Amino acid sequence: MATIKQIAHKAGVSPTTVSNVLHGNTEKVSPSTLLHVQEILRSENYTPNMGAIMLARNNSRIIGVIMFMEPRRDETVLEDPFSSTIMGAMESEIRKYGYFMMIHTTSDEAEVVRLAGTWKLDGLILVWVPEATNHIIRKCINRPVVFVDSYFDDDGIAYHNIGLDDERGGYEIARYLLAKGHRSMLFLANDTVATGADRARFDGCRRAFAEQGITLEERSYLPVSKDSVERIRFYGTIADNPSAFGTLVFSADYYAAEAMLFLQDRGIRIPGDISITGFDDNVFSRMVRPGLTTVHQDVYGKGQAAIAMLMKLVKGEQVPEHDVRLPVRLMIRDSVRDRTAG
Amino acid sequence: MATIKQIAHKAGVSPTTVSNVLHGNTEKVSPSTLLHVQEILRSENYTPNMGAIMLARNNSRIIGVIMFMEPRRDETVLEDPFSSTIMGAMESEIRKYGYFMMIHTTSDEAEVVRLAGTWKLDGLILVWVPEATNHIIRKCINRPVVFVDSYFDDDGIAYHNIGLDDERGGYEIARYLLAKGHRSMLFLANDTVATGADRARFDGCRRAFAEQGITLEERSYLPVSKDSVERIRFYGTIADNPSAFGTLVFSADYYAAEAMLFLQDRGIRIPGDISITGFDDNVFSRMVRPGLTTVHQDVYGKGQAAIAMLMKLVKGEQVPEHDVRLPVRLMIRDSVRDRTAG
DNA sequence: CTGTTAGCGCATTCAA
DNA sequence: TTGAATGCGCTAACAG
Repeated sequence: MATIKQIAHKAGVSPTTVSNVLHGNTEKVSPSTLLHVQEILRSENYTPNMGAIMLARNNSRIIGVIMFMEPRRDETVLEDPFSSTIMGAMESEIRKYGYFMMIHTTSDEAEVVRLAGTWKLDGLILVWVPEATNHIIRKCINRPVVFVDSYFDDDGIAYHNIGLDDERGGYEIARYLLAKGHRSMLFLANDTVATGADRARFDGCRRAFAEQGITLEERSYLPVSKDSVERIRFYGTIADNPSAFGTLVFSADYYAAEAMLFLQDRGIRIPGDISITGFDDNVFSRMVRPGLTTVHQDVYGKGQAAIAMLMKLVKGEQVPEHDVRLPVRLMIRDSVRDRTAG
Repeated sequence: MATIKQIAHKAGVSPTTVSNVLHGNTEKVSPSTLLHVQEILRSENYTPNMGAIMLARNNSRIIGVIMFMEPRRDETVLEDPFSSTIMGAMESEIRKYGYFMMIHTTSDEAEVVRLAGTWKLDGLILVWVPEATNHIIRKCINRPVVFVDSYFDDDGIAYHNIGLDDERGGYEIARYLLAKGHRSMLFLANDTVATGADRARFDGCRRAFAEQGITLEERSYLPVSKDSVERIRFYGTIADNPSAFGTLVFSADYYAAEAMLFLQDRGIRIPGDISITGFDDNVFSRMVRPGLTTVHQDVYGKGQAAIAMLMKLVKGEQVPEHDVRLPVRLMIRDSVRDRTAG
């Protein structure tokens, strides 16, 4: 672990000169010393000490990526390709920019604030922030923050957020259902409370139904349990009386696929007896038969967009776009019955 | 951002005393000052500066988690629940131990060495290290390293590795096939080169077949392409002549499920026309019909075990177990035809 | 173009 | 039981 001082000594120059070489301040160094120092740097295998840099510069080149989710071991979250895809995208982008990625899972905003201070984080990505906590976080962290898939109270503060056109997604899927002659639906939500993305998607469904003069009641919003046993029990009640529930509009492909398999195993035909749709267009929607009609989102692109926006902020650039909503695309497969035919 | 000096000033004591309070050196501080300093610490919202700590102590409380994989965007890798599950497990464990997790993807050993030095990493987790590079890494990093799912040349050096009893997995699945009257198989490998986990699994199959007096030739080992188009083309050749390939023993549930769906879409019955097995027992093996017979591994437990071992090493404890092989378990579902019946 | 120097915040040794 | 002093490696302002 050679230090700048040692390099300077070996090269017969001052630490400042070495530092200038290191930082590409070539106009401050004569070509000959530049080459000489670079040579020593290489031969001595100089490695910067980030502790010292952090102390001297009061930043770290670390991007903190905070996932707001239940701290408990949750199979459905861990097996969801969303997290691995967006993490992979972010890691790759952060690395390209020459930064480092620190990952942390929490649901405690104070912890986030502490983390940012302790590590002098250059920027933060906050994924799935509950509405209630985002003020405090934003107020206490004087570093660039980009939210991902987070929704906010309208308090006039402009948050940088990379989200999805959830409302549009709900609208598209509902309009498709209506076009296929469906007149009632049950929205199976990921979140217990009707807020954020789920709320927007449901609102989109409502809008489409309203356009046809149909009112979608609030009780058509039903959260799916995080507990697989409870979930299976619920699918059971559907299996017992498939026609009572209307079309099943899931807010996640994972649950849609799970339900589809359960119902099929119980002898119920999809879409003959009941129609099902998903949301995400991930691997699960392609791994069931019939293929799941769903709403596509580009998760990898979402990760890239979040880091790109954060990097602009880190570099002090102005970023006028605040709440970016990535587009959705209806993916029509075969899980919805055409009720208009015949 | 209150510093120790400021706290000391406010409390009317010296920085040393504050430091002692911070580190729980209570025997060196009188009860009254202890309480007093703690009070100030709280009210001033003291946050340690990791840069300073790194500089002073020459370590960082950061665990570096390095994934050795292709730097390119690879759908099959990103959508594989393995990475998200093991990451989730590790993040959770690292956090419990009071450490921080830095994630990095690379296939360049020098980069790993640099990272360890630059960040004074307290320990490293190296996932999927290719055989060729592990010497250099081990030699150049004088910090605890735990490998995950890595295989080594037998050079007498004892590496700390958390792996899987891959050989046993291959053996179990092959023995099951033999018991069901199967007499030939094709091993569909994840890696292009027959090494590491794939090699061990294939060797396990070989052993089971050898026990029945059947020799499994090297050409029964066939790597599956990472390119989905090529993969589909390959599945096509199977569909054209299903009986020519024998039983399909995949080294990953993902590919097994993908192949199963493709073949079924082409009208081939599983397991009637062709039998298929997987490896991992992840969500995909449960999301296909018939359910995929496969080999179970506890990925979450693997992550936990890796961090537990690393933490022992970080704390200077001796860890006699070196190459830990987590157990496998045969998961019998319905993708293998019983050829003994009738 | 090059060198000197003063911190950054903390741990730690030694002195009181 | 408490305090003063030193140094970790680097940056940046300043002096030459």
